[in-house]
Amino acid sequence: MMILGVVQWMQPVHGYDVRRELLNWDADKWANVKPGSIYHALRKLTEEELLREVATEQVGARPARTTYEITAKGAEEFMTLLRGNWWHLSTPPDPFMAAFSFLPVLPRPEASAALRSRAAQLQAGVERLREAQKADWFQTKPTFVSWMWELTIERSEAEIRWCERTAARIESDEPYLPTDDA
Amino acid sequence: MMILGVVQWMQPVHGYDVRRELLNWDADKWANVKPGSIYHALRKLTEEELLREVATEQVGARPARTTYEITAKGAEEFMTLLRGNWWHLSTPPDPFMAAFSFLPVLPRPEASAALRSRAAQLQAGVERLREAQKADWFQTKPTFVSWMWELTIERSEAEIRWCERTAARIESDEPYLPTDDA
DNA sequence: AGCGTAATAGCCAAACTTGACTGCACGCGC
DNA sequence: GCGCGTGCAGTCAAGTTTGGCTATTACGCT
Repeated sequence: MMILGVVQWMQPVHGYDVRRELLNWDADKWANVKPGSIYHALRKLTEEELLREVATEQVGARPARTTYEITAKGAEEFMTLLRGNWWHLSTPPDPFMAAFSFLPVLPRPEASAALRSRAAQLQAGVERLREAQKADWFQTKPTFVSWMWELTIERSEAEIRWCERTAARIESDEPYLPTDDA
Repeated sequence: MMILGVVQWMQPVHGYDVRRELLNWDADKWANVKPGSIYHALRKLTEEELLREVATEQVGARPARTTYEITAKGAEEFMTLLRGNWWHLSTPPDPFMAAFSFLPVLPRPEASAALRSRAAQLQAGVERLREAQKADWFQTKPTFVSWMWELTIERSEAEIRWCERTAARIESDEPYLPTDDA
């Protein structure tokens, strides 16, 4: 629940602002914060007294929007959460690993083709990021965003190499099971 | 729902077997299949007619165990799911990315220390895997398990390099915001 | 023989996420 | 002057995941 972080960073804010900011960061892709979750989270955090409602204003006949700010307890909790994720490494679930563990179920040609396709997709992602880093609008963004992207790029590149190598192994009919020629 | 896969691979099985096998693969760490999910999933899949109950036997006064096997429809669905995860790459949520995006909130010394610690933890993980690959019991396992671990290792190594580099940047007081010395 | 601990087998209520949906206002082309 | 698409602001029900709980048996150690 790093929604706390955004609230702290932009307070006071209302739900829609948080949503826009997070979508702007593509946070729906790499954090588990899709638009639907936000309002629920805000209410739950308020209940836990980590946030506090500040006001409820109305513009025209549109839905009222409630603005929130963080409480002292919330700031503390946020720091704890944040430190937790900085210091402890966690292994997020990776559907591809899951799929790969069933390798023998697929015909070899399909498996290697899929790996090469995966490599290509990763490559495309890398190039998009590289492009974006050069773009004008990017220069106004904090520098460390660039550092973040570098991590993504380097992880991807490692994976691309692995994909190619593994595809080659599959194509060359390396056996899946150990040949016990003892 | 790659529980289908395990059931197909070991049928007929009962819930506890699936659980043991998955824990054996450390699947609770990289797939979203923790023990509690299994029985619920089995029932749900049975309801959808992707699985079929085979028998319910009882040993002593212990809880009865129900064994399942996969149906034709289930096998088909499994293939679809499997292909989906082989061909489409997905970006699983990464709590570290989330945490890193709040970099400026932490004091610089702590941030760089955390990064170095992270690198060390990754390194330890890599060494454990390397060790395991050499162990005796490992030689009986399918070869492609080794390939899977290589992916983990290479991803980790890329990340280690990034951690060190980024830690150095933070220590050398590189600014977080663009200095517009235009 | 006695006792603590681990393994067996499974259930459940609560929490979390999510995609889809609602209704209003505003600017724009025709 | 009139539809109409788009942005705003948020709700909701439904589906998933999960941590923790129960109760019995087997086993190792003293």
